[in-house]
Amino acid sequence: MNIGGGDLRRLRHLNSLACLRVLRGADPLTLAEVARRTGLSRASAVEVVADLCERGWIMEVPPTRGAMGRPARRYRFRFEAGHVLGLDIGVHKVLAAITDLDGRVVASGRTPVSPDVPRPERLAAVDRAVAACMETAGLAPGDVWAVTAGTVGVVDRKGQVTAVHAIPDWAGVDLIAHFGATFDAPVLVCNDSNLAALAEQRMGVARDVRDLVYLHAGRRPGAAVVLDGRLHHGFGGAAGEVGMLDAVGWLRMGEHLERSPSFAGAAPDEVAGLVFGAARQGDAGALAAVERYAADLAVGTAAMVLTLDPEVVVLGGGLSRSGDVLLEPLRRALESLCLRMPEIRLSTLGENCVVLGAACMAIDEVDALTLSADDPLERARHTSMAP
Amino acid sequence: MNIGGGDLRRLRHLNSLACLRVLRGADPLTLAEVARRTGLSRASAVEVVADLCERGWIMEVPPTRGAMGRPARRYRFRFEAGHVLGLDIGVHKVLAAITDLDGRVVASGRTPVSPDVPRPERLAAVDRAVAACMETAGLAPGDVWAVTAGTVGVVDRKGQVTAVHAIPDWAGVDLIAHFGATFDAPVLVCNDSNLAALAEQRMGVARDVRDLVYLHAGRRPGAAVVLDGRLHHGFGGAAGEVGMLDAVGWLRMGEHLERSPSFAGAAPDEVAGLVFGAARQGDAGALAAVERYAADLAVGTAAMVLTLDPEVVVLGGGLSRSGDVLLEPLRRALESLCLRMPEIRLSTLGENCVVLGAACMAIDEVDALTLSADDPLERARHTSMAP
DNA sequence: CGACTAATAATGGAGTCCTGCATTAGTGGG
DNA sequence: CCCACTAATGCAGGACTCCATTATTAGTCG
Repeated sequence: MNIGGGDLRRLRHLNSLACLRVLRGADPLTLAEVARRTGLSRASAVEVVADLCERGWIMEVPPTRGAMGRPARRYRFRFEAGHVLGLDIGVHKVLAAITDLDGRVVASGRTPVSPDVPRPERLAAVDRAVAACMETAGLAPGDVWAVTAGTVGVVDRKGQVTAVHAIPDWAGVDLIAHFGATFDAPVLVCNDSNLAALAEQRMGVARDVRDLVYLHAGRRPGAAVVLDGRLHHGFGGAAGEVGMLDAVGWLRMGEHLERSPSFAGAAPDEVAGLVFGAARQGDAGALAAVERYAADLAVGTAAMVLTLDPEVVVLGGGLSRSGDVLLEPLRRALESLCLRMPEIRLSTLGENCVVLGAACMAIDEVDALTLSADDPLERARHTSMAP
Repeated sequence: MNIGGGDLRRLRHLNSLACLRVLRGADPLTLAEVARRTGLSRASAVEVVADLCERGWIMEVPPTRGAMGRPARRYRFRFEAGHVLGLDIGVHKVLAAITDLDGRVVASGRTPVSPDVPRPERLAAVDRAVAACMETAGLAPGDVWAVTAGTVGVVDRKGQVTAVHAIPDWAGVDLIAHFGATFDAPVLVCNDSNLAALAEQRMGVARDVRDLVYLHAGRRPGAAVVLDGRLHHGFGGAAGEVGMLDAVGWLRMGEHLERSPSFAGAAPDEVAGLVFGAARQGDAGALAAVERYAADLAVGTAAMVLTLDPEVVVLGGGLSRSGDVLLEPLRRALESLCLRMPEIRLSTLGENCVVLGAACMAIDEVDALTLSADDPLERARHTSMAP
């Protein structure tokens, strides 16, 4: 974090980073644009850009035709220069996705897992999903620059899973060691709700927002907090666990739906969907159940909103598919509890939110390592992909 | 925020800032030390330091005697180069303090104010307190580099007071304009609980902590949040207002104390102190009242703690003087509600916490302006103080 | 086909940083 | 009282990066 203080080489390095950063923002840029945006002179921009090309961080693209004057060379960031792996290790399923440095999914896979399989088998299922993705993407382990594993449970700052209710023998699993054995790259571990929140802020409905509260509405409700564009984990990694508060009552919240008299016989897994479906049709009993559910959800949400006063609350999780029914009751309930009502938005990322968030975090890690002022920014490791 | 990208002059500027920053950390340093800590060569450090001396940002101090070899020249940051003004505009009182750039109080004053004086008179009382401080410190308005006003009520991101319950006509007051008329310096406005929290993190019991929740236990309970060493205001400036939540019940919390049967006749202002005093003596009724108070306080605190999982909770405010009685019941109540129990510490800053926090924020502003990579770092404006 | 436009390429000048060596101001022992 | 030792100081020389300016080139438009 020691900015400033340095060599001439360091100045060059800083300027390289500045160029890389402006090019990182998606669109191809001409040299003149790069110079303008970085504040560098044209001559210096030429040198820096040539150097970055040389090292494989950026590449030239064909000039735009039809413009006045001599056509300008254009350059873009080589998103395909590197890849990251994102994982979502859930109770009932395991998801894996490989993306490029822009977060575009190159390969992905999903494997159902029984909630009570022992730890080694769950890890083996993850490994199989990962291997399948690598195969599809045509990548070797060395081509993956960072790995992030999302998991249920509380994850402390050292990346250890400290507390899990949903999977019997999952607490204490050392995912860093597990994936570190396969990949020679930084491995990060994070709670799944947190990653979903991150995904919303980076590529979801909250891209324009710095401070948000994410609600995971499902059978195991959860929440997460993004502040100033960055995930807030908390000192012990337990931020967002408002559901634990007795006065909030998220633990027994699902009962409102499951006890709905109209569907006494249905399987517990499906009741929620049935109730929301009935509510959509105008069934009075179902509507009342949804209302009660929303009221409970709102209490915990209000606790977070009053604590943080976020700009936006994002509603995600399995039940967000029924957002059309749930949103309005939630908004009404929240309105009566809050000092300043935040905007409420519905997630659109669906089931992939956690893997995508994992990929986002991995990309952040890559950026932090390669684009940090302290680090070398050496040659981009070329992947084994076709050019 | 545009780091990197620049001129040779800019590199020099960055190096100047790096030197200034290492010297900012209190102790006088030798040239060799400055060079080592900044990573600069000795020759460059000499130039930069001479330049900073020239401009009045640092000064030479006598060398240490008794060491081996030729005595090294030593330099220190000139904390007395500038001053800031901190204010605490409360319901019953107005506090003002002038500090140097290290946060050392140079002059301070306190004026009692009736809760129902109209806005102009309250502002006039503030102005008198400020004038007295300036007089004592021997400063002219031009010598003040930044002003921060702490006030009751919610303060939005533009510095406007948007909602106040305790003072009738205070909402909508434009403190930036008011103080901007006197001082040709940045004027910041902030909620008082927030500033108290900042003071704890900078010069109080939480100096070693990055994430903390601050509890203001008093007749009008409040709370504030410091994350990653910086105040979290919230989108509308209303962060920390958990007390509003019905389920939490901070609004009627004081009743536990005021209704304590032992002191039915006493003035409402004094009951709390009496109850805590009696509890300290072992009075059963008083102990029960404190217990109930702590239980209510714990519910709101738990909402914040579960949301954020902070490292530390700091207990401040008027009732923190009775911390010896209140702390243990609070800890017990909180323990049963939290997933991970944070450390609880008792504030030691007393009544000055808000003014000190205001000074801290003003100093931060000065640092941000003068030490930022984008700004000129021209000559330090010399105060009219004696050298 | 020529005028116009805007990017490219090349040169010279200025500023900052680093390394290395001789010099200087104290300390401590004989 | 003088001398060896220590650690900081002061002063070159050399290297690198950046900028401004000017001449050149590759397209479009009339």
